[in-house]
Amino acid sequence: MKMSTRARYGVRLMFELGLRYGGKPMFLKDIARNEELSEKYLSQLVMPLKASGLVNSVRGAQGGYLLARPPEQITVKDIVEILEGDLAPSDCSKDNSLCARSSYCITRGVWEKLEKSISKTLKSITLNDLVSKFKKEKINRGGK
Amino acid sequence: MKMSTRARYGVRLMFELGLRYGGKPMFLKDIARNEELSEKYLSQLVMPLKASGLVNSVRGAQGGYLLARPPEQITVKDIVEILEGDLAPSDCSKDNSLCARSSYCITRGVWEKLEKSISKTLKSITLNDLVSKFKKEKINRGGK
DNA sequence: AGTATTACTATCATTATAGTAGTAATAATA
DNA sequence: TATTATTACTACTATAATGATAGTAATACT
Ligand code: FES
Ligand code: FES
Repeated sequence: MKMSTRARYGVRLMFELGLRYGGKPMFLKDIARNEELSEKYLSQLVMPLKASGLVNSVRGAQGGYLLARPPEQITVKDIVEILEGDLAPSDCSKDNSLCARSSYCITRGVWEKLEKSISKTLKSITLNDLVSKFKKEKINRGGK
Repeated sequence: MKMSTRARYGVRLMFELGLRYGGKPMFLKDIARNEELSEKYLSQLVMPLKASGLVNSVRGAQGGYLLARPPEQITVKDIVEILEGDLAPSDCSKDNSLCARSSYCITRGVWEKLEKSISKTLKSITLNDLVSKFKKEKINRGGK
């Protein structure tokens, strides 16, 4: 049950954009430096986020990325679903046609419950929660 | 966030043993037939379950496997933890030494919350819950 | 024109997953 | 005692997913 790096890095990327919200677009380079991640890899993650309408971009020099909505309107679930696919722990539970046993399989209910619980938890955390927590803790990570 | 087949098949295996609880040991062959799974693959899953004390075995002809505890004392979490490793969605959250950023990383809290929620959900379901539901629904799947 | 940035595509190495296969050990039973 | 049915254990393999790197094209500011 590991969350992929795609999803985890994606949340960190979005957190950085949340921190910057209201200001100028942010360079991928700066996000990569702050989060100690590969800029090239991040560039792959930010594309689906843009395609899904969570992020806007500005091309060319002095361009960058910025949130398309206020951070309180973006949940971790939004991000994870885009980068991870869906949240179902088993394909059986999302579509009856995917598993011949689904009509009489008892364990299926387990994965459905689990999915709901995961979904609820991730939905309950917004980017703004992360940003506020960060500011509250006055975390100093150097840099400008 | 897919659950591995190891964990999912393991739950089904344990469900079969739960259904049989109180009776004679059950052949892996019969579990495999009922659940439409490979007997050889199941034999790999049942070993760690035995090593962890959830299952007992009887060797030789007329042998088989049986639950080591009553089904109401075995949770899905017990099974998944054995076959899947731990439930942490990110290694960061289980041990500070695993991630240099852990002392100041905000997103870490997300995965910790998620782990707790997953853990709570899986812990809330016992084998007996599955067995009772099965019997209540009087599901007919043929065979003896 | 030059430079900084996003956008896009291709490729690759590593690991994890899922499963197969075969043999040895054990014990009931004929 | 020989046979057979079963668990126990180990090794192997094919495929897919993951996590990344690299390079080029497009865009727009200075
Ligand atoms: S629904 Fe697919 S195996 Fe249970
Ligand atoms: S704690 Fe490891 S990246 Fe956040």
